[in-house]
Amino acid sequence: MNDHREQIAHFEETCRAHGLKITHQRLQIYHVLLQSAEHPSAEALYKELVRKMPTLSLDTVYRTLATFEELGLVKRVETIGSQARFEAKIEQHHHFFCDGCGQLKDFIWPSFDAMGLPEELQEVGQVREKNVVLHGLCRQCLNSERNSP
Amino acid sequence: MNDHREQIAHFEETCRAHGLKITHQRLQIYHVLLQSAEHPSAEALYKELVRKMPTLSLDTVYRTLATFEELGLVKRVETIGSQARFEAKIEQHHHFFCDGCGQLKDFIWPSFDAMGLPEELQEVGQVREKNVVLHGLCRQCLNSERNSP
DNA sequence: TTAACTGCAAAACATTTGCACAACC
DNA sequence: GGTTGTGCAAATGTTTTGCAGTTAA
Repeated sequence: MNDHREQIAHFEETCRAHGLKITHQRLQIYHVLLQSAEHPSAEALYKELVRKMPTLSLDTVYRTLATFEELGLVKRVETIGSQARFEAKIEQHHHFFCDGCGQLKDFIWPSFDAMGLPEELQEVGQVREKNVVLHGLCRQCLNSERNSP
Repeated sequence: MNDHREQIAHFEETCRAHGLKITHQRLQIYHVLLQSAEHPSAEALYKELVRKMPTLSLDTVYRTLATFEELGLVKRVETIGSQARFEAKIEQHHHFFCDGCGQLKDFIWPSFDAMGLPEELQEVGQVREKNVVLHGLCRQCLNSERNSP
């Protein structure tokens, strides 16, 4: 049970600081992103939200996500899929991607975070972010594979 | 000077094993992917190849890449961009992504490869691949930023 | 010869943009 | 009140597909 009060406050402050209006749509989109562990696509967010806000349009979701990304309120997740996916999480974490169902799960790995990078990278450039991406099969997909091979 | 003779042989063998024809288009597309360090998109490959093969079509490039991916001859690279990018490399390696110019560089990190994963992941599922993705600015972008801030 | 492949054109899918009305400050 | 945001519709960009002629085996 996490109500994300702090993040909502930070969101409102960030909007004000940039002269952006705190609209119902923006609040709701940010709210769903905070609640969700699913790293939803723009379309998934739209489908979720349009049930409560029937006049919402998909392009508003796209525009809002682009705005949030610029403000650093959400991040676009690296994927090999055709649809972009987003998350509102701020803490350092990593991703496990299930190749069976497309599910994306977060995990933390403090001992990796503490590791230094290989020296050869100094020549390549300056690193701002360092993340691990795992691919494999989640529990559910492993089970259904066993049942119907 | 690497002529990738072995990989070409493996490519031809894989095609034969699956009853696929070794066409000029497939050979050339695979060849450019082997040579390239740029992780090109379908469009980039097309632009490169159409100069020597004026009748080549973009959809053939897409179809060929999809086929190669199924055969495990090429991999789709994880990105946040709108175009998919591909690589033919087989050895274990990782990616540095320049947020300035979109360039993608490979690097190796044997001590990371040797590391075990956090235990909590056993519950999540079975891991097949484990990669690091770095984001930052490459040398060139750092320099041009310094010159025109 | 014959099954597989390519190029063309058109469709499908994901995302962005121009404009007029609506909502926030 | 004035600026910013939204919804609509249409445009753009990326990838996929159906079909008929072409090519490798």
